Amino acid sequence: MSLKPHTPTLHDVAAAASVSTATVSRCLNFPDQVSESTRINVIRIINDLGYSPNFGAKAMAARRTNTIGAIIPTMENAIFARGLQAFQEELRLHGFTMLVASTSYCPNIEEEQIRSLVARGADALLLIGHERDPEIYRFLQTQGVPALVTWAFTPGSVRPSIGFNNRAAIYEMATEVIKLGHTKLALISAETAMNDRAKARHVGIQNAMTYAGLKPSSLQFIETTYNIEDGANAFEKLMKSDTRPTAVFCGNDVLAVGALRCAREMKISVPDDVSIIGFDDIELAQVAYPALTTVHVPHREMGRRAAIALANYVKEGTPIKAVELKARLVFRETLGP
Amino acid sequence: MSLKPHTPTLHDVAAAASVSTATVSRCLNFPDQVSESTRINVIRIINDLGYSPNFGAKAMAARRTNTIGAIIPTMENAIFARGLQAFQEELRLHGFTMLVASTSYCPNIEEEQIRSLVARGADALLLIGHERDPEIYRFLQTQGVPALVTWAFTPGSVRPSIGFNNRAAIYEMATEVIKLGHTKLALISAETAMNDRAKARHVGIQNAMTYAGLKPSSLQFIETTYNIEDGANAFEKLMKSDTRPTAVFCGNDVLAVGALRCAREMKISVPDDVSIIGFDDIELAQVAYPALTTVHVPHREMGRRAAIALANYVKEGTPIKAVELKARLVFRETLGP
DNA sequence: TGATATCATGTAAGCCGTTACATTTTCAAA
DNA sequence: TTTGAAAATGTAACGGCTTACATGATATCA
Repeated sequence: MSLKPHTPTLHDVAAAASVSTATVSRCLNFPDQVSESTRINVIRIINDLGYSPNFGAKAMAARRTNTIGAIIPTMENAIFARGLQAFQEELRLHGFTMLVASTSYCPNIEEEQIRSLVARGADALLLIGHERDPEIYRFLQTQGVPALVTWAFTPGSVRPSIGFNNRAAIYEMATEVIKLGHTKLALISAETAMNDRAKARHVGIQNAMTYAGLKPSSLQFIETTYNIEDGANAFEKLMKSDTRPTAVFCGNDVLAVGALRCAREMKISVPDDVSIIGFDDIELAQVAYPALTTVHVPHREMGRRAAIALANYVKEGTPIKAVELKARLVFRETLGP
Repeated sequence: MSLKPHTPTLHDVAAAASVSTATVSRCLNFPDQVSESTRINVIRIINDLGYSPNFGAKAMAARRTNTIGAIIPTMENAIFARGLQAFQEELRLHGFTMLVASTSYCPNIEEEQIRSLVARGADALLLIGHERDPEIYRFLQTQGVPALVTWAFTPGSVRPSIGFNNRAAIYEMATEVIKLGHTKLALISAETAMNDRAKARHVGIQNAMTYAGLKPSSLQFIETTYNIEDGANAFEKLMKSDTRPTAVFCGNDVLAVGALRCAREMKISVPDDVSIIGFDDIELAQVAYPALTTVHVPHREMGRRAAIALANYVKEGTPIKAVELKARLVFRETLGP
């Protein structure tokens, strides 16, 4: 039983400084409402005592936490790292703190995390992708916690989002790939259940195929979890099938790098024997060998904009407006004719 | 401005169910102290109302948060990701929630984050490495918040730690490298100020050199921040110097991969012209081409053990005892004679 | 049947800050 | 000096929950 040594409270400080708790509170929150002499004295005592305000009490009294929660699928790789970093940095400029939680791509855990962050008093939430149990949106509604969706932009969606059009981006890429002469395509995707981004990417490729006169049903499609290892396994399966594709799209760069590793192990030359296309353009993509052709996602811009929108909404009530950012194709070395 | 719709409270639930707040509270925390009929009724109303307990209020009343904070240098790459993941999973099994914060390797931000997590009521803290302003340890002391150090193990340290001996691990690796005939060594390190791990790794290599009869002062030493780009830059500098080393140690795999990329760009063959050695053995190391020779850190084991130790300490008061884990050398393709 | 143990529930005192409002002090202008 | 506005400080209610303790209801046993 870790018997805590009595942690100093506002009261203790007030008593030691012979002022009221209100004055101490003001020293901390509105220093210029307090005379210099008192302030100096109080601050000294705060330091002496090692006082640190209790967040919970503060939140309860102030009915604000200046905290914004971000819930992302994973922290195991860098997919969301850069965007989140930018989000946090910008938030900080506006006086907010970020709280992160990850879900391992699992809707139940996501729900749990959302509830947890709301309970913790998050003033607003950043979410990835639109699709989730409507119950959750209702919950957020009754709790009065605004949520902003990123990493996706669906024109005409009810909920504001700041992101890019996954379908359009991959459509563009697929069109290029087809133009290079590829007709046997494959997609190694994340699980599409409750993942509108993965779905959109799937549809995007199929659209491009249709447009080019290819049968969309001929797209080989593998769903898997998002690890390097998974990418390698899926790729191996593809290469061993009797209808070996000549271009393999991957749901993200992590899968693509796994595929690349597998190709190396199987002595399959990339891009001579098969082309591999990633998604996200994380640092990994440049370091991979051969360097990955991929879709560049505007990570930092997305994070920054989301932070600004949320901060302004919480502080001023400025309505959040949806913003569509552009994803860009990056041609490096893994795509060939 | 966001005028919150009145969020339901315990009171509201109690009123709607015609019981006291105490009963509702018990339904949530000690279900078996309540008769089944009341419980069912109360639970139903909780759901109807979309009630969610206020974390701050709860923490304040219970004087416990079941939250453990983890403060790591960065989330931008996978260095700490796996360990943290294991930490979180294990914590969850014990009924705790993890709160993460990152510092960008900056002592000031670290201090801020520590204060923030303590204010948020973290029952305990996980920290990386020993070295920090003594003031901080004093603060944690007066706040009664236990802290466990990981990613390092310094025999005979005052503070308990669960980790591995950085110095010994790299010493072993350096010895192998020297045995292969390398005499011109270099180290691309993180900044060593306030970073005992980086320091230990530096010393470890020097020790090995001394032991092998090499002048430790001949070790070329570059300090830099921890990005792929930085690794590439440092490596380039090394290769352009007039005393080109034949083996380059890197503070971690991220730097090593940067070095690798640079070598490729400069048409320097690895390991024929120069050997590159990483540290950490994150997934990146296997994917790199050529695959990285590195020091394998027992990420998951470290995270798991730390979680168990902390959970038991908070719950039962079981004293935390230091554990030394072994780091293992992994020889892949970037080390040659 | 009365005494007693057990179970279910209620009462109300905190926990630690913030802040509207009240009160006191300070100081410049009349 | 007097006076009144502005500045500094104090008072105390409130926020949402837990929990020690008190009370009331039921079951148990002699």
